Amino acid sequence: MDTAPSRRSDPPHERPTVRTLARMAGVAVSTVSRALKNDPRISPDVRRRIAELAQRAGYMPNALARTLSGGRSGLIGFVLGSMHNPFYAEMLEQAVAQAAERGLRLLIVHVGPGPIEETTSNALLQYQVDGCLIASAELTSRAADICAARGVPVVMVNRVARRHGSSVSCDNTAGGREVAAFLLAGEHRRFAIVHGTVGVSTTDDRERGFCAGLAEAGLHLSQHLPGNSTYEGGYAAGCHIAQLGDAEQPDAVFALNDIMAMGVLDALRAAGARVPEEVSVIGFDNVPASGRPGYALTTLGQPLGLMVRRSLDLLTARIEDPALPEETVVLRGQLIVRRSARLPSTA
Amino acid sequence: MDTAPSRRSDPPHERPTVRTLARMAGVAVSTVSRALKNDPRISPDVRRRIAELAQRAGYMPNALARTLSGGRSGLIGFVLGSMHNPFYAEMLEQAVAQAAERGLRLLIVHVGPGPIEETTSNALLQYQVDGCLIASAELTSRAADICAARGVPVVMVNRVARRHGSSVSCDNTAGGREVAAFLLAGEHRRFAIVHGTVGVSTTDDRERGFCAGLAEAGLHLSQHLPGNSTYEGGYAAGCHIAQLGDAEQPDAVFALNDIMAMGVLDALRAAGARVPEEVSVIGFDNVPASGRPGYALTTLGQPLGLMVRRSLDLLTARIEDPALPEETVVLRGQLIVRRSARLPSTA
DNA sequence: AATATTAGTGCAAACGTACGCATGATGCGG
DNA sequence: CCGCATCATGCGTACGTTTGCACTAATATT
Repeated sequence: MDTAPSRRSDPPHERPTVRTLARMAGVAVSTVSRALKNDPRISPDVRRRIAELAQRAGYMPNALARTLSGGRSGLIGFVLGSMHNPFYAEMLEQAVAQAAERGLRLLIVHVGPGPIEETTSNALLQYQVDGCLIASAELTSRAADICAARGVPVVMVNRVARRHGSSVSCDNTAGGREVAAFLLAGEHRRFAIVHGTVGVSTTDDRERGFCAGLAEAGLHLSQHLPGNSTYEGGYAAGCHIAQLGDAEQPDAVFALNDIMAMGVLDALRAAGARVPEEVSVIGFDNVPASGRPGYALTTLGQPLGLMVRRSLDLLTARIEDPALPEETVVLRGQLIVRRSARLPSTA
Repeated sequence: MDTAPSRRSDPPHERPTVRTLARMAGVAVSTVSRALKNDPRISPDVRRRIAELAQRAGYMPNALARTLSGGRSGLIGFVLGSMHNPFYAEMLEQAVAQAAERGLRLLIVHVGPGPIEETTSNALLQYQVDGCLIASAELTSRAADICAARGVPVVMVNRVARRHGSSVSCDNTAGGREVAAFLLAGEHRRFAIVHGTVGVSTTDDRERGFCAGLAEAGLHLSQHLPGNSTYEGGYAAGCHIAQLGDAEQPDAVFALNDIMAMGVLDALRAAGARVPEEVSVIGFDNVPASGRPGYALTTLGQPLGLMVRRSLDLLTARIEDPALPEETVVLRGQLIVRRSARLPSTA
């Protein structure tokens, strides 16, 4: 009646559980459970004894069982855009590190371009994530809908919530406007925009701010090209620009994110255009690669680390108290001046 | 006695469980459970009725509870190197997509440079991962040790297992040798190597193969620089090379991975060196950015998609049958010839 | 017609943890 | 010396699912 018949093959290591420890210590499981979380009700020596025992046996609590019992999983679902955009790659690194600081783990649900599949989004719910971070530019409102319907807090990063969820983003409109102001000060007069994914608030706002800035100076866009938020898209746009006739040739190109800006730059240079003497290129994001001497991209930098921090703040707050209203945080970006755009004359 | 007193606040959505469905359908929970997985023992009409009910109620099985009962979590722990190296970024994207195809989710445990923290590696065990994929070049043997001690299958990707675990990698030695052969055929005579992280099998093997290739031709390395597996490290190495005297100046630089090679290239060009006329640069990995016109890097490409596939094959096989012996898979890389290295004379 | 088989379903235990409540053992004031 | 508060610990149940076994009723077999 005492012979626990170890269900399966024994070869590896039957993981010790609270029950195991309880048997070893000759106490009840509840005592072990409490002792391990330093419940003051358990006498100090029993606590110490059990702690040592746990240490020696290599006991690890089963987070999944704990969830079942306690309600919180400590898991955050993460939906991410294409890793070919270094902005998202770095966001991932930040998110993992900062989540770990708070004792949270990231369950990565989707990465890459393209919409999120049904089975994938279901995983979000099946694994009882406490909350969800959505940082894909693509049409992921579906994932947000699913979470919202189930009462899972959602925070959108770098993208304003269309329907549900809080969001954290850079002030894209102001950023676009600042880019416009900088280019106008540099006496540029003919402007092209290389657009990312249409219908996404992030890039739409950047364009809107930019155009508003131009409009205030009585100017407007002379070219508007698709860039698909990829390097290749940017390159294609750059090629197109390079072969425009003199009449249409812009003297400044605003690519709505850095990865496209790099493509534009490479294409223009490959076509023999001198940057920034003949044409200025300016991006958005300030990904690490923009700072490389080969690119030296002038760009509007997003405060990525802070954005991730605020996102987690919002998320944990709404996990604590689901009744909290949704919240929108907008952070100011900062223009990073490098050498891909002509500078304002130092008057 | 029948009034389920909905434990918490009701406002959001009390998620339906098998129990809920059972009550609604007027059957036992076991019937629901079986019906939902199309157990042929349940009569077709009951099955259909329950399926509809589940659909209507928006039922989602609790994967965590299932784990507790069934043993498998469907979770794979993932330890990853720095996302500043696009090689790892792309590996992540591949891994997520391919894992999803197999119904597995990635619990991302660590990303970035630096060793893995204790609390982090514990998460690996607490969340009952079925297996673990380790793709960090850093000193993560600790994570491997922990898993091995607990009987969690481990597969190392792009890195040969030192002690435990299976591994999948490119044939780095052969790759290094092939690079040497290519450069020798291009009549290069003075060779520099930019090394990554020392003590990591991956880069060590590349260097060994390269040197062996040189040795067969009676040649040897003339420079050996640290590159730290970062762009910045490569850039620094490139600067150093550029300012060497003529006597020491290499005519070929082999950077042990692409991210460093890009740094070397940018540094050499910034210093006015003509690539590949004066000096050839060759990398390893074939990350997407290497193909950009601005770099046009000749490199030894790793079959990344296949590496991830084999890794998951190995992992799932050992999850099925833990008694399986550890296995090492070595895949052949392929030289991608672009324009950063002088070509062999077309004799 | 009696029994063996099968289909369809329910019961209950198990997984590992947490926690409310009950219990036993002390200490102390009256 | 008894009753009462306090402390330390145990018991039992809950969380949501799976699964072995038992059970009933209908069908097939002899």
